[in-house]
Amino acid sequence: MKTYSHRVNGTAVPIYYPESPDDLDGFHAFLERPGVIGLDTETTGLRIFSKGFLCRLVQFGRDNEAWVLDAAKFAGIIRYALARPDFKFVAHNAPFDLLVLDRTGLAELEDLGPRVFDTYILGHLCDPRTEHDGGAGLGLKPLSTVYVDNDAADTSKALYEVFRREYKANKSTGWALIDVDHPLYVTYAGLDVVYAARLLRELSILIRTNGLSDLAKLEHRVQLLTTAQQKRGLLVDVEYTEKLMDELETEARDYAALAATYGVDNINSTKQVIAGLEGMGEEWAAKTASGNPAVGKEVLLPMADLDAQWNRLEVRTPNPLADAIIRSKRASKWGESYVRTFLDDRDENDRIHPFIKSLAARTARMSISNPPLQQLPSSDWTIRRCIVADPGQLIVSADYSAVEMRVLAALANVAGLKRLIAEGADLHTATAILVYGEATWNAASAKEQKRMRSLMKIIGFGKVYGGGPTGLARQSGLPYADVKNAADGYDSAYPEINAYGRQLQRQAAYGGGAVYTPIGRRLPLDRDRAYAATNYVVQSTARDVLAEALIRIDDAGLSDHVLLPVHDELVCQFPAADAEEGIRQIGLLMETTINGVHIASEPEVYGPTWGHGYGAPA
DNA sequence: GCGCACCGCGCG
DNA sequence: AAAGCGCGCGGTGCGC
Repeated sequence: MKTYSHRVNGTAVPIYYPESPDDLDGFHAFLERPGVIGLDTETTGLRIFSKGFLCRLVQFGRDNEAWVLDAAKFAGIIRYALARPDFKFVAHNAPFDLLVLDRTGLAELEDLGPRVFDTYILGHLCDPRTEHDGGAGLGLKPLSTVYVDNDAADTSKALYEVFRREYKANKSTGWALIDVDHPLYVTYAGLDVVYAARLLRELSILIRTNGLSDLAKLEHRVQLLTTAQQKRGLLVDVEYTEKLMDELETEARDYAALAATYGVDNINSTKQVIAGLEGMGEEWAAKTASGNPAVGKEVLLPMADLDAQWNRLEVRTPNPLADAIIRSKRASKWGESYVRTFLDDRDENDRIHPFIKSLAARTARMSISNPPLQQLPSSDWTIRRCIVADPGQLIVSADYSAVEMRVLAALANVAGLKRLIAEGADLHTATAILVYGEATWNAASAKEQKRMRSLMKIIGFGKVYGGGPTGLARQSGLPYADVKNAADGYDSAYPEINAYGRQLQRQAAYGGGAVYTPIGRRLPLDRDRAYAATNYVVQSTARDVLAEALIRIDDAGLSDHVLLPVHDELVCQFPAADAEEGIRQIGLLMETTINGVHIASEPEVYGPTWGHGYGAPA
């Protein structure tokens, strides 16, 4: 047995590293003590489902003691401890450890998952902001610093230094290379479970006293459902994906070469792009947030004449450099951010297992990474076509119809909107008629009607996002006067929306700078962006609508069909013969009513691939 | 070599 | 009166 020690908030905590079975007596005694046990794993890396992935250490800890077990040497006792139905555990970012333990055969997700608390969830409920956004932070280290020990060790940073110095490795390769009994590795591995155990104690008090216990329970259940989705993963059509990767690489290379003939050797260098375009006599006013000339697509697209800028005054010849930059950047973005990761991240069965954070954004929205499946291009089917249903099944999907507008109507109690929703009207068209008057609408040409509807849609988005006429005009490219006029009409038709925003800001002013959502979630506002209150509450409530739908779907026994949440949509799969009925059922389970407003959903059978929902040829 | 800010761009 | 919101990721450029 090796024994190390580290101070936690003033007291020395022993960290035990047993070397032979004889060393485990103390561990058995440790296990049998009452209370929740801190749990953590150290692994060869972050890609749980890649070839050669191993769990190296499994750590157990309480407030004043940690046990760090070599996962290979002590697999038997680890399995025993994790399978004991009367034991409860606490981990930070539990999905990672649950999937590690499940993948390596040390525990089963379905058995262990319901017995694990996650301090990440509790921390998020207490303050959903990262340190960067002025919050307590959401990592183990920042949370421990705030709630456990002002001098909490940054265990991973210190280890990166050891990786470099002693192993000539970096932060990603070091985890597999460091000796499994390296004293700092073992000490810091043990420290993390002590922090987790103490964090649970401290955060539980805050959760209870702030009335967040039910919400915490719900979030743990939702997290378990998304972790099961991550375990299931999605099947990649490797043959198609490899071919697409080739094509995108070629396209990116060819257009980059074309840009080089105009002196832009590196299309990703904003400096070079600015110099190249200015050298061709281009002039533009758009600036980035920090005041430099912007060369995003809002600048390049009009120059290249790739979009229909129908309000542009001057007729001009397309700029071939701008065109080449756009095309090369797009091909490399699609290739490197999406298609490449499908190939790189897949397991031995050609499945990808994206990391689904069920409680991610400061509004509680979910996020998906590695690969970022919530962000695949939707204008075009080619990327989504890489993802296919399991053999004999079809990809199906149900999404909420204008969920944020409906949530806004419900929360702000907007009489006009509520009436239109109840009537099943097309919201933007009906709003246009309301704002411009029936006579004007009827006298208008089809083109004018389309323009009025589109204005109402833009203003609606502005209401949900908190945008004013200036920004909306800039973003949409429409004349300010038209947008301002439309916004004024909108405000007269639906005065409750602005009143609701003012009410939220008053609440925040007297409520510690935070607003509260109907589910009881606390959303801190930035002092200088109080206008975001409406968006936060609406976005967050729409997220909770989806989260609660996942639970109803699970209660109905249909969870195994859910592949992914995409903010207002659930991507699922069903055996071909049941697809239509299956997604109809899920769509019905998704539907709910808030304050008399029906939150409707639309089911759709896509086909054998995800791309079939976006126009992929049958 | 690494961390970080920034830019740009994909989604809802 | 005016203010769009939330993510993840690849890339550059810079400081350490």
